[in-house]
Amino acid sequence: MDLPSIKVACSSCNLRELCLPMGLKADEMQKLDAVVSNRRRVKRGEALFSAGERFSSLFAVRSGFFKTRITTPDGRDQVTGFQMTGEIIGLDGIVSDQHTCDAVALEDAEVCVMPFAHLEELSREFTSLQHHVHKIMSREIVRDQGVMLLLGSMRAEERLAAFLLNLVQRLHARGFSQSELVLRMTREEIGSYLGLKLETVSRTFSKFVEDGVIEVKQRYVMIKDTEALKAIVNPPNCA
Amino acid sequence: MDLPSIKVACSSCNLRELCLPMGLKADEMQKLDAVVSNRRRVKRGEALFSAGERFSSLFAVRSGFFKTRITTPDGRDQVTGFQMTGEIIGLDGIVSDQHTCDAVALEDAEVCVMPFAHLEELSREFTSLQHHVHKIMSREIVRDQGVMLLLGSMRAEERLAAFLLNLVQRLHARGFSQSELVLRMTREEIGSYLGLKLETVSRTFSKFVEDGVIEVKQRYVMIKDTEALKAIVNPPNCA
DNA sequence: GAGTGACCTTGACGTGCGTCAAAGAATGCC
DNA sequence: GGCATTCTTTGACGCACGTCAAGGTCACTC
Repeated sequence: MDLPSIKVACSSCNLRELCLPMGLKADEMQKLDAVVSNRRRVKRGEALFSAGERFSSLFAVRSGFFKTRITTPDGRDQVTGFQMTGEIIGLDGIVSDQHTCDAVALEDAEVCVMPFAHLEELSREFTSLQHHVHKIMSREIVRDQGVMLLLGSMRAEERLAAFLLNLVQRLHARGFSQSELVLRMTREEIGSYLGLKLETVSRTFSKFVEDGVIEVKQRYVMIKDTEALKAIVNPPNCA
Repeated sequence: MDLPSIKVACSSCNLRELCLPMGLKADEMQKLDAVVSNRRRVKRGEALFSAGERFSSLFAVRSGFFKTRITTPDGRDQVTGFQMTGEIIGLDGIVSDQHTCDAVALEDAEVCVMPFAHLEELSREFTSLQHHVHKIMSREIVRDQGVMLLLGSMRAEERLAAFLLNLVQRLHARGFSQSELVLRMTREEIGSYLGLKLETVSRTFSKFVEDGVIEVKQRYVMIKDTEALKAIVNPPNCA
């Protein structure tokens, strides 16, 4: 569902310090308003785009929560990331002009549509925008390599602890609590992201509760001992 | 060791169809020659750059073979990729102006140094170069997500089969055999990349040899049955 | 050509996580 | 409000891969 009628403006968006326009000057931001052509609503469970579809735009999450996932021919799939407000989705599509993953809304969401050709044009004009686009792509590369580390060399408890710390840190940057969060994804989706089965995710949550590190009530999680979680991710004894 | 004296020119480089200048017009390529300021030799075992060092340039592998790896405070490390001729190293450094991984030469190597500020400048001039830089970064993102799939949901045999197929495919694109290769990395490095221990890598090689899928003599590998390897990666029965 | 060190292979055994199964809790639908 | 569906938890058990250990091969050095 497209919403071309809604007036869209980065320059007056309360997410501008998190999102693409981060660090742009006022006049540059106004030019960016022209790139962000419109918004699009995506209902919970619906795909913003799917693998194989033609790539034309990047999307900035304005509200809601997404997962991206890739699927193999034989039906296995892997969640490659969770995206929240202000984060950019669709970078995977640039290389081959078509998307290689699915982006699915985990709750009703709204995104700003940024036609990539337009963005490239404008970033030839503004050094600052150009540089920012490069940084966003580089950040994604660094993030992905962090996930490789997690998947390649951490045990279940370490993975889940790192996941929770990452989520809460990103939420905190958006003005939410440092110690409480509501998961927008199922245990199975967490497991897919972390390379674990849902039962292992569930058991590991239970283990953390037993140890008094967190409290869990379904999707609600309260972190009671952040330092303990950090210690689980980075065992302090082997330094 | 810098080699400013060597005359460097993308426009006369025999790798230009694999490397950054891919798809540029002749006059554009000549301008790119000015960006590729010089070359640098890296001896086997030495680092091209290390995590924490200031980022200033991307590097194109001209000869030799690299691995990139990240290291945690507690000493674990994860190989995040292997780079061969024509591939670009250093994209991780853009986001925070410093490198987040180490790039180590697995054999004596030579790279073209491309100061990133210069590259950004030129890609404001040429749409084609700009777009190509975006594609290179996007390709890295897609590659990383493929590794996530591998690490998150494949078993040891599937991982190693996928790894071998990927290597041989990239080598083939560089004019080498589709069925023979010489590994430039140890079993341990393969294991780190694939999220396995070196013994498991060794055992899995042995298994493939028993099954008649490959022949192995130390670092030399001959693929006797490519289809079998593909079938291992994508089990055909669950389609 | 003997010695040294890095790398690789193989075996025996242990364990962390997957698999299978069942039941409980929450949510949505009519 | 009751039923269906989806999600979660927990237990019992099995297996793929990790761990530990010993020995083999190769390349380099003196």
